[in-house]
Amino acid sequence: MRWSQAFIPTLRDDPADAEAISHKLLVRAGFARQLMAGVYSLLPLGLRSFQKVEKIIREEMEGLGAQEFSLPSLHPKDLWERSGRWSKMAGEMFQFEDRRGSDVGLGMTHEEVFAHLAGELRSYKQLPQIWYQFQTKFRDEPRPKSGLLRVREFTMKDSYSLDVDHEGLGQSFERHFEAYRRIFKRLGFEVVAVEASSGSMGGNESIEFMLRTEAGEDRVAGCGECGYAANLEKASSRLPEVEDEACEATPEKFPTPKVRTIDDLAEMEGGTPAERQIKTLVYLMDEKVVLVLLRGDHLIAEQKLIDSVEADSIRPARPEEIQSALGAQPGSLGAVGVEDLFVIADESLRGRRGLTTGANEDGFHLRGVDVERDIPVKGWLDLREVLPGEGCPMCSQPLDVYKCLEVGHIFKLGTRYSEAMGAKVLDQNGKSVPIVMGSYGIGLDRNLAAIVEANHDESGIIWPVNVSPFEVVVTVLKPKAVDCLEAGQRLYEALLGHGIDVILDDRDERPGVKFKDADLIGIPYRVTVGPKGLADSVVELKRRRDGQTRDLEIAQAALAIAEEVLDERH
RNA sequence: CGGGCCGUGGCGCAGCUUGGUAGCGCGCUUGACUGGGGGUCAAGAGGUCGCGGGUUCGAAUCCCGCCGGCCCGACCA
Repeated sequence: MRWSQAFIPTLRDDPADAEAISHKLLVRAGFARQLMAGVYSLLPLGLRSFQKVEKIIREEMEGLGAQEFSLPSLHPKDLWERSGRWSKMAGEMFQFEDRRGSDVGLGMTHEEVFAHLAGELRSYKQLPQIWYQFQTKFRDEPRPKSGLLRVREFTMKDSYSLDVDHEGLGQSFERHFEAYRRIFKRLGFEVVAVEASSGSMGGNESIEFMLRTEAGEDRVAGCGECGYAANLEKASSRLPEVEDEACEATPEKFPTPKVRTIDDLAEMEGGTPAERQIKTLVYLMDEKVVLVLLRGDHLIAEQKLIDSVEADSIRPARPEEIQSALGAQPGSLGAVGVEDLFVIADESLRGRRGLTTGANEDGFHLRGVDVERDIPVKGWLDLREVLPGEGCPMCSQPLDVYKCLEVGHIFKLGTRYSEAMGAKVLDQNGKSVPIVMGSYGIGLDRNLAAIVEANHDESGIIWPVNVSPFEVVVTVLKPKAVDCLEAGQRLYEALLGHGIDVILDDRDERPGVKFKDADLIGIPYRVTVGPKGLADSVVELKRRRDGQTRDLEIAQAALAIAEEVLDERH
């Protein structure tokens, strides 16, 4: 490729509406352009890197013996109704009617369609299978953001394992786990594998692969000691034992005018510290009012609540709903003596006494509450969000909490989809059993951006050789001088001959412009061909990563460069 | 969905308070000088000021409505 003929629209300034580093750099360096919120066009450079990401993932999937498919984006409602996800996903799925009035949706994931195809499997002898595809997914995200990190239309590699039993699933899952580790390593960044919530995918076990970065939207609790790591949506921790003193036989009501929050009550004269208060949250689960109790200084991890109760819809109650259920406003809510509502409490409240909580009467609280004695708790669950410094659930050492970007997610699905779609095989005993499935996803666009998040400096992107749009740029400093241009062209062609992805910067620009562009785009190796070097029959090789430079005899340059580049491909 | 900010040549911005010929930097075109880290000079091209309505002799500017984008939160494989 000759730069003078290429469409590489680099920009001097950061785009005004970009916040994330990968967003700024991918736009500035001419890899991507925004079309609308959460929808991006990939430009030629972007596509080149994208295809290299795709190639790496494909190689690893083929290494698992997986078979590539291509499934449609347009799905019939019927299929999604069978899994129960048509209405469950209604908020996030693009759903509309075709001209005949039939409901169709754009696929946001493909469990349904793959399970439907798996219905043609007849015997355990055909298993295990791993099926995969690269496919455009559509998700009507409530808030797309951060450039390519969170978008509404994107390409995902999704794969699905089909096994006759859970033991087989365990092996398929493990093999995917290892393949994913190799993929991220080849893409050029380190990941942490963390326990995660399975969310609307279902199943009982899932692992997210996380890149540690401030640009991420997830938070992970991790233990530096034993390696435990879990998404805050799932993480648990150990708390120090709390010794409560014995309290009166019955709670005592006392006036708390102007107290609206936990902090207010902690600070008021004769108040109670937050860890001795009970926080009462009101939720509607399938439109039934449920009280959720936590320690005053704890936050709810809503996903943990969603994951641990059987309900299709869960949402916080509105003020008027709270008023009519409890007769008081937030600030004075409590569960003491509440017999007609379902009450769930966080484990950390078990056995606690002498606590303070709202009296369900505006401006009044109760003190001397013994949770198990005074509150009809119907379910004890782990619901609180882990805070930094709390004890690791495995080894009790203090936990760290840090931000992460989810770059891959693998799920043990079980038989949810196969049962819904009727995907069954006969096992060794001639008995019909549902296929046990796993599903495994990597978003390519997001990973492209993740590479940039993990590999850049103040001058621009620093692509790992594996995923760089070009591996080498031959920068001709004085293309108007015939000897310079010809020397550059010969080197360029020699590198092509060695199978190197090389671009010839033959533009009639000043050197600084070309150097800045090469750095911004992040091409790993730059060879400078200029009059000064040519006078001594040398060219200069510069490595983007560390700025290291060395002169090479022009006659040996192509081979030396090719060897170095090839050595870094993996 | 709540809160905040913002839409003016390709990019980044000023102008709006107080209505009166649409401006700056970068980029782009042509030419000259230049040439090892975004150079200089000269001459140019390029704008329905997001859209619609209203007020006014006159609207980028004031008013109303809508659309779009970004950020925070809610939400989210």
